[in-house]
Amino acid sequence: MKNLLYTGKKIKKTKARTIILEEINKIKSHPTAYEMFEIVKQRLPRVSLGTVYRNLDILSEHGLVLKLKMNDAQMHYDGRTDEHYHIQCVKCGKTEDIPLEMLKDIDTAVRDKTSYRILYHTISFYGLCTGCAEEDVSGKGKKV
Amino acid sequence: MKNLLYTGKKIKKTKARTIILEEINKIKSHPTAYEMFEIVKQRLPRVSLGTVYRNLDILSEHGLVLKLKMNDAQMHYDGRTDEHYHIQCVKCGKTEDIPLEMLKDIDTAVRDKTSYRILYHTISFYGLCTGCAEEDVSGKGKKV
DNA sequence: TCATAATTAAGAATGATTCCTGTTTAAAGT
DNA sequence: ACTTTAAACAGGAATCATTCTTAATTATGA
Ligand SMILES: [Mn+2]
Ligand SMILES: [Mn+2]
Ligand SMILES: [Zn+2]
Ligand SMILES: [Zn+2]
Repeated sequence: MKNLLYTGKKIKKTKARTIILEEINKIKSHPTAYEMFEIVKQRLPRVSLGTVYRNLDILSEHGLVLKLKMNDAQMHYDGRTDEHYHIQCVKCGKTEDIPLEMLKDIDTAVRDKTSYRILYHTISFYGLCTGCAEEDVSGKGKKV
Repeated sequence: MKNLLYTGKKIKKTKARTIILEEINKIKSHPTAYEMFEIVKQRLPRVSLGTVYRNLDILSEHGLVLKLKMNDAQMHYDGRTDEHYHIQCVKCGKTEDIPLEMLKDIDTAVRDKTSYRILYHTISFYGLCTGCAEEDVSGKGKKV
């Protein structure tokens, strides 16, 4: 009963794992595995990208990190683990939390309309962040 | 003014493109590019996978097909082009339409709580289809 | 301290998608 | 119908995020 250090479930507390969890909890952004790799490298220079991928997966399986699929090529990870929704800027890719209460009733609504056993749902919003919306006005017609 | 054949926008009506659109409109499923490739090959045996990818993209840019990102590795395409939500079985990957009215009010709700210019949102449900839910009960503990 | 199962670094492999190149074709004008 | 030409095509190479393999290291619990 020594290693219930993260959750109460059996998970080894390694140097890489600890640093990854500490660092993702420091930031409010939603980094990709590669971005986490760059951050973690500063404290653990010999860490490998594979280790970052593997640990982010393990941590998300244990509910210590969320794994998000948005409309870009890479997965994003989130140290905030309570259910919440996200918005992504279609121009710069910045991903942020949405202060919208969980719509728990829609699972029930859908349950009544399908034969599926609903487990969860995701909602993602897409739009332009303030910075990108401004560029869009001033730079009309330009192709950046 | 001869080739406004699909949308009113300039798009060449080629053999591959026409068959792809016809075939995706025949089915109510949400095929991947490769699944469409297999279907199209039956009518156009020399078609290439690249052509299927390119045309599905072009058709979706023109609003004739929807391109969906669910929680599996491949993109899915949808011949039904009115906005609607989807559910995917977490076990077999089957993707189906949800008979839930569009939640247009949540875009407005989010607009008031963020600085983003909201363009659209996506909602996806995940769960077990009837077949997979049954297996889950009878085959408890088994690893298929 | 010791045994051992989990973890790691490094790099190879995978798989979906996109890109490249030389050839073919659809559409527009004659 | 004939010509022109930009768009589309097939085939295959390239890309890129992610996963896998392997031999060496390390955390844990006895
Ligand atoms: Mn978040
Ligand atoms: Mn659909
Ligand atoms: Zn932006
Ligand atoms: Zn199923």
